[in-house]
Amino acid sequence: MNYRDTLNLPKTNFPMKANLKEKEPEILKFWEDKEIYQKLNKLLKGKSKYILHDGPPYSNGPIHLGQSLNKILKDIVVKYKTSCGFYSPFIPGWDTHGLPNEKATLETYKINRKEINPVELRERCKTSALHFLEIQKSQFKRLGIRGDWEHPYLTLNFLYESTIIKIFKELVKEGYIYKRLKPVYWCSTCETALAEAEIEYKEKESPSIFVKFPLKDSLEEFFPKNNHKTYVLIWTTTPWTLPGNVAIALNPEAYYLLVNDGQESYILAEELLYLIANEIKLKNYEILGKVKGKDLKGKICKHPFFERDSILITEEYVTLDQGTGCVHTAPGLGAEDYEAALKYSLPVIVPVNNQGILNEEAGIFKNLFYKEANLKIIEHLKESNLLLYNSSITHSYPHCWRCRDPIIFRATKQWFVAMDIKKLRENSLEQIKKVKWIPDWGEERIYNMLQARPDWCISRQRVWGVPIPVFYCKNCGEIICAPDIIKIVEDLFLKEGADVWFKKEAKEILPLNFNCPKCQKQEFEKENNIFDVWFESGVSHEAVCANNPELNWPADLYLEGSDQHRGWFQLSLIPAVAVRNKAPYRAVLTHGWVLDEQGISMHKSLGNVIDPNEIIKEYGGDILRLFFSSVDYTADIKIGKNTLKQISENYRKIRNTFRFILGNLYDFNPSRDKTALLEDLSELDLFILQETNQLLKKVKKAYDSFQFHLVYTYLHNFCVQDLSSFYLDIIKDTLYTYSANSKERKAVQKTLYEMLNALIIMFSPILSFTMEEIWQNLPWDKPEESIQLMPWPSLIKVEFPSELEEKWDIILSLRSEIFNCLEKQRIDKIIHKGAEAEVELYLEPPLYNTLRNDEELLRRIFLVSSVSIFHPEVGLPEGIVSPKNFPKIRIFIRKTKNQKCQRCWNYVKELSRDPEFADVCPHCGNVLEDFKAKK
RNA sequence: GGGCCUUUAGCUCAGUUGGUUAGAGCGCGCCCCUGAUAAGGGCGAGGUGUGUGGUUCGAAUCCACAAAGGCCCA
Repeated sequence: MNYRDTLNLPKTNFPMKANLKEKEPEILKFWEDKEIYQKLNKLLKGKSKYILHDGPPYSNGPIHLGQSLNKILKDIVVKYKTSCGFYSPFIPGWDTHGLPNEKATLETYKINRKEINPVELRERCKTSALHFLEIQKSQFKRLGIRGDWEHPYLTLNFLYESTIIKIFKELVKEGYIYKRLKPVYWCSTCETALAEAEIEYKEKESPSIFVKFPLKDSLEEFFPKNNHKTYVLIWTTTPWTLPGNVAIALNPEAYYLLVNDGQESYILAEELLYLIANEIKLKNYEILGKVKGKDLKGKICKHPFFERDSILITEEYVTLDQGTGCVHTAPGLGAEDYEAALKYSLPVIVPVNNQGILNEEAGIFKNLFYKEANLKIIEHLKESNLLLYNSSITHSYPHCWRCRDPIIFRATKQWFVAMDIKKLRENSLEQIKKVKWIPDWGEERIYNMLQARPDWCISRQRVWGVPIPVFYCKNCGEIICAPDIIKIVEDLFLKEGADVWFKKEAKEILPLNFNCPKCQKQEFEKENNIFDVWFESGVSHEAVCANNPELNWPADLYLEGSDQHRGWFQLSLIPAVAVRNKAPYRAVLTHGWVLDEQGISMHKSLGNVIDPNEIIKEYGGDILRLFFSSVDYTADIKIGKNTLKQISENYRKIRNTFRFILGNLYDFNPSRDKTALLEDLSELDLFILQETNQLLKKVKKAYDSFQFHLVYTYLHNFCVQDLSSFYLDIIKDTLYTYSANSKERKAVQKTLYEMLNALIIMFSPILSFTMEEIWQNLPWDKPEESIQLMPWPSLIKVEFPSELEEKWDIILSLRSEIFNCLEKQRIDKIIHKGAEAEVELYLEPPLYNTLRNDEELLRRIFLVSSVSIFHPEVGLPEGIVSPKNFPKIRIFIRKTKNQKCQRCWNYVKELSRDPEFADVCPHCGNVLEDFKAKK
């Protein structure tokens, strides 16, 4: 007889090979067709909310791994919270406006932005943004991210655009908004401001001149020996900026020398003396003294060609790697110079117009293009004997991305949010403390940044965005920036969107007969600046969380990469504190960056970029999800071939564990077998269920604290150690060889059933696809059509007597020791497998008493032919060993002389007496009788 | 140059308030099984805890400095 056919071997349609590439899209379709997201929200509506507010990615290309990590972490949080019974809708969002899209659109269509109609350009930008949005949407969905993909929030939605205006209005009302000069990159050819992203560095030849600034103040206190005319020596490569000079910056801690060349004396940095002397071929000089930079602070020089002072200031940014250590400072023409001007209340002079032509501020150099001005100024300096040396230099210099011409720095009027009006900064810092930062160092990071940040420049000289709703009187230049006027724009945008600003004239937007409050005239023009995109995304908590009654303000959680401490976290906080005096989030969780296998960040130029879509194609979404769950995301994450291979192996192990459980429940009926079985559970079953309960607690705690890598570790270890190599290995015998409906087998199935229910839900926030696939392969009537609708499992209602805990600790340790001994026997070729071994244990009391009645239990657990327990007094056999850690335990192993049952493959003392089944053990004999009877 | 962070076996992670030979899992090597089978089981080898110095009777754990890497700035 072929006994194999009499066994209850596993049966399941759940395949060993995952084939996620094909399976996952089917599951996605299933979720979509069954409207699982919608059903969940319906189910949980009215329950307490948990709102994770999605930070909007920028829609200008396919997703990258960092975004995959971000959305997967969010998905894990939302799915976990949902299973815990929270109403947790997820509204994905996109940042659709902004420079990158505008720039790409201009490049793609080879558009000259001065020629194209802004409305048309905006139309094209919108098309491009929506195009990439759709690509990203499908890619995010493919990762298994659950959310309201049909109704995402877009910063170009009318309601959103209108909310941007509304918040601006509130800020104006509170007095936070002001306009002032600020240097920006400026292309005089394109006559436009440029953003950082539009700058390209190229080699350029520039003048290199050393200019003498005559000192007006005496330095006798420092250099009593000096009786020569004295100058501060500066070095510059942009002579044309000298008309903007108002100061000379020194390094406060550096030493400055007074150097005399026989006729004149110069102030210059000690460290640079040799370099300068070499450069300008200064040979016979004398050092007349030395002074610290900070001692010279406040001394006054004369401007080299204007009747104006140039004051000596000290700035940390002054370096001593080139020049003279005395830095020509023109606040209207340089960023650092400008910062210094704010600090020292220096005038900001902008002696150059849009075309790069010097204006009246440049006096005699007026009407010269700045390059010509260079020459004239050098000439003028030479004539007035203030030029010490003149040559040229080739250096890396910023150029315009479009026309390739060198750019200049030029201060233009910009709009700002004032950080120190009405204690905005102080209040923001205060609110930060009330937020839970995960990990906690996030608080310090954002605190330091916010503390040191300058006022927020919210204006951009662009088209693709939301316009700043301000008007100017054509007659007197009065700025119309009033809440009631802004409200009109707000309402208009809600109805028609921001495009209307570019379509209509000022008078069409303003109220009928609106007069300039200053001059009473009626001619106005619109502001042509738009908002910084950070201002747009910074008000998402208003536009999304506050506007949507399904959500909450503040949100429960923001979850983004750690770069957002400066970005979204901070720029959301500022408007929220300004308007509501409260942070827009209760908690902020940050994750690190995804790096390549060597720990180097991914760059196109390095060629080490890994495309998430490739990972999905090769491995599947669940592999990527599992990987991201397995790592400590608070630090940076290294990913590469090896890590992915490893996680795939671990995935397979998990999958096979489930497959085994599933396969052995093919004839289990939970509704019929549910309660009756609890009392039939063996001590082993109770033990593993107790372990499962411990696991449930640990995993829940890990999820609650967002430590998904612990969730992963606990679950994986449970599958591998507690199940695969322990419990499942032991119960195979019962499952396969006992009568299908025996209470022992049903008890084991009940145990498997309980564990499966717990495990599948614990895993489902992470392995969403695979758990759904398992759910669909359950061999009984499912309580819900999708695993995603299932609530977090409560603890399994079993009691494992606490007095057994110690005993089971010993059993487990013993098992390990016995396996060790068995291995030695196997190496010595005495046995091939444990089933051929007989184990004798010589135990001292009290252990002897604890285990003496458990020989059969131990035999099963140790997977051997027999276990016999002896008191050591009976005498110890030769060759007995004692484990290192258990000197009171002695183990003796011998090869069994028992006969192998041809059905259950156990080695038994006696085979069946039934002549029909003479080659099987008595137990199998009975099972076979039963089997026969049923047939 | 500044702020914040990371650095424990090839890989991913644990390591309670500083206290005995630093733990898992994977991978690797060897072996067993062939009724989870492109599966399953066992055993084993892997770590000068990034480095240097210090505090301490004692440090992966506290302090300082350094190196490599990351994010954000300058």
